[in-house]
Amino acid sequence: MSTIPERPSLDGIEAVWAARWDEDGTYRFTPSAHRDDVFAIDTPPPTVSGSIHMGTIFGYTQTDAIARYQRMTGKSVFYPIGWDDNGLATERRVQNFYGVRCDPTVPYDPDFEPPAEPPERDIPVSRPNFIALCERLTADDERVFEDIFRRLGLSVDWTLLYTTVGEVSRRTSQLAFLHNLDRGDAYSAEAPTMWDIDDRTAVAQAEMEDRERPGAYHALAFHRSDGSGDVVVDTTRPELVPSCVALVAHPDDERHAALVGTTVTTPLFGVEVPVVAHRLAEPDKGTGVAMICTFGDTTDVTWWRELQLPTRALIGRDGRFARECPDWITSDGARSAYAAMAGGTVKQGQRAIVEALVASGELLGEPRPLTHPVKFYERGSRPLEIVTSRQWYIANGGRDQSLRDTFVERGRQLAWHPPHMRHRYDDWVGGLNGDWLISRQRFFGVPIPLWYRLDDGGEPQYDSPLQADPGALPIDPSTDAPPGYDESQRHQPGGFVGEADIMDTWATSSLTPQIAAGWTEDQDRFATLFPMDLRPQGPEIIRTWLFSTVVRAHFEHDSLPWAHTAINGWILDPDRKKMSKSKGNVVTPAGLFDQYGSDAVRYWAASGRPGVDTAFSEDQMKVGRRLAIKLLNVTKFVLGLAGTDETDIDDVTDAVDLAMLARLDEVVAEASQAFAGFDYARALERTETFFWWFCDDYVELVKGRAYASRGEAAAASARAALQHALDALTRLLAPVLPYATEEAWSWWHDVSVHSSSWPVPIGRGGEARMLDAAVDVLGRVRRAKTEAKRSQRSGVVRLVVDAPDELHERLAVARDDLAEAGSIKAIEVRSAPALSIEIELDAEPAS
RNA sequence: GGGCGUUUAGCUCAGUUGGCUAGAGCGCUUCCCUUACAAGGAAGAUGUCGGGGGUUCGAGUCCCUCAACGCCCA
Repeated sequence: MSTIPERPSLDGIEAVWAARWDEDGTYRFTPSAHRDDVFAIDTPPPTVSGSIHMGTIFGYTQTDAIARYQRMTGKSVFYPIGWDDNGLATERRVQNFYGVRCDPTVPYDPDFEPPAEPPERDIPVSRPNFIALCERLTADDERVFEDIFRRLGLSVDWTLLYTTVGEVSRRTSQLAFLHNLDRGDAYSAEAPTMWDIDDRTAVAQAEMEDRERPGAYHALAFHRSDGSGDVVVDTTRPELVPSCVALVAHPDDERHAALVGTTVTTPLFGVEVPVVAHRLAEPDKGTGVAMICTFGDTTDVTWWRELQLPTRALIGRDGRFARECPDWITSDGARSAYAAMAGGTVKQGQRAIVEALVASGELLGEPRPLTHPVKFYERGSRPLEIVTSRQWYIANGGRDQSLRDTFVERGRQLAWHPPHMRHRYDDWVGGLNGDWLISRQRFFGVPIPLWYRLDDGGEPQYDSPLQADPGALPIDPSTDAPPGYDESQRHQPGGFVGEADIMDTWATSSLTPQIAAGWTEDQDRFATLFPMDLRPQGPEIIRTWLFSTVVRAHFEHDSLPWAHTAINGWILDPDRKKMSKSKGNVVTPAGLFDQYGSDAVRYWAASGRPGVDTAFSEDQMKVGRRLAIKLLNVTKFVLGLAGTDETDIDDVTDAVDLAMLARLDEVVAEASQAFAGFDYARALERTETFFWWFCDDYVELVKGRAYASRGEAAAASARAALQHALDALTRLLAPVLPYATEEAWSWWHDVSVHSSSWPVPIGRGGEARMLDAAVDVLGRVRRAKTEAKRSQRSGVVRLVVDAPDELHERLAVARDDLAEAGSIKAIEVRSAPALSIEIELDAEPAS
């Protein structure tokens, strides 16, 4: 117990209590034998990218409030924290921060040290050097994040810390993948894939987004093979003419019916291609005839697959046209046309081909500008290309209707908070158009734990990969040899080659419940934690993180990974725009903590209702700060009267006090119900409203009596009621204001408020509405004094209350308290249909 | 083009099964150094509850429709 300060203050309390909680292990998970006694949270591991976003503060605070409530109800709360350091986001940051780029052909340099300032041109470094830099920078970033999260007062158990590239994560990720492979959920295939030409990696459907981009329709003349004229095709990508494999029209489009089944030759290149019909051709787009190329967009892939067209791909992994002229281009003129674009970028190719088409007269009219949606990698800066490559996939229902139905059903079994967020899941699962691509041609991530046999000719045998020994995980196939082989056989005919790809971040973070709960480390513990209770997260990653976690748990455990998911809203800036780094309207939390205090920032976050977009509001933080200060002050006041020893609730006998306690019971019940349903905002609002009523009205009403103006028994009733209410209010506010409540609580308790029990209604039988009339009258008296420009302390000679008869008894009960609170010498109550007062103030005191 | 959400005071938002004379906080205005609190307290003004139609004794609340904004998907 600490002493009550002369002037209560929030200053400096964060450092004190954060250190104490850590020392005392206040939030340490205590394993429980029974699953029912545990509340397990699958905390989102934030991407540690250097700076922390207010949206993170917002969502994590909301989850923390729920965790604190659950802990106070007696649950053993499993609240881990992880850092998502794995993946391309980290690679990008390392490249920019140090001015390096990973080049696996560069030999390892054990003494490599990046320059102090990033150089103008990126330094190529070996893969091990690059990974070492990734580890170094993420370690720094993680310290910054930890400081902020600790200051925010998250009640996570820091001993449960994991990282998505750490050993446990790698073991979990690799083991789950091998199980997927054994069951047939995972497979590799050589197929056209969305490809980012800057990052040089395949990307998944969930990571793509459409962006409106300017383009232009080019009208190209294809020539009928029978010499009967031209077919005009509008295309935005004329540079793909050398990759053209067919023209396509809609089967119901009568304008082109005669054309289907014939062949045409392509402009410039003179390659003969068929004209085919397919339902995806859009009659009202351009001339209604489209060029099918391998591959310009995802529709091309569909046509290519369904119509079994040949492959004439020319754009390589670097986004450039093949240097060699392909063999399907044969004539000398055609070959020299191709030579003008060979080795060029897509833009250069387009320029070259348009020039040639103008010269040949096969470009009809001027290009017509338009804007149209183009597919981008969500972190990318140039449009995605489609490149054929061997990749690993995990089935997700995108190619299997019954599996898709299974996942929709899983979504129904999950309790969504708020419920309408489920639609986003349903829409996503319903719109999948392929399996989940998990391999990435990158460097910093969990390696795919496989090798391939090399045949006598040195060719890899992809159909029968060599699997790692599950007991040896995690492994790195680029440095470890497969079971039954030794390192000398690497790259040798008859030997093996390691899988070079790593898994995408989501392929590991889809296993956070398994990673955090110790699936590979401690089966008993895992059994008491899984499936978890709650997955809190943002709405934008329902299609990635939430869905992929459901997929992995379904395959591995035939269950949902958690019973509930709570989806938080966006943070909007004051102009109601979504706050995001790309918009440059981001505010960082550290300054806000300094200015308003952590509790105030938390108050703002907890005021945002579940799933509702919320404006960033410093005003709201000021309100939270005021609430926190008020709690300190009223605690000082109540303890000054009632003492720090526990009072006897049986001393509460006055009907005024019992009425307040009855109202408190209602609030406790409402707040509990709201918290149990994950609605921290409603719980806060109800508690706060009562708290201010308690301070402004009840305390003012009973203050005089509590000072023993009317004897010890009357005072004891008020003091016990004040202390009991303060006790409950402090606990009700603890989930949102952990610092202020702990500070105030510490003045009269030895044990943390966060280890204390959640309040329950005490049922002393008071009448909750009893005080309304007296408080109403008190308000009218205050108004009269204010209007007379008198101090609230000024006296009242006589007060006449006109009130309906049914209020008379209630007013009588509170009469003496009212008289003291208003410094009223005489109160008279008369019958009237509605409440009103007549008031006679003391004569102006001589000044 | 489809889906979801939002629309209540100048601003940010409550308003749970239809019963409201529509609330809170911020901001604004006035007053008060009152021994818990001046990083405070007391009080005041402000609304065709997005538009239109319907159900009902009664609609901010239910139904239909339109509009604006946001997000997701195509």
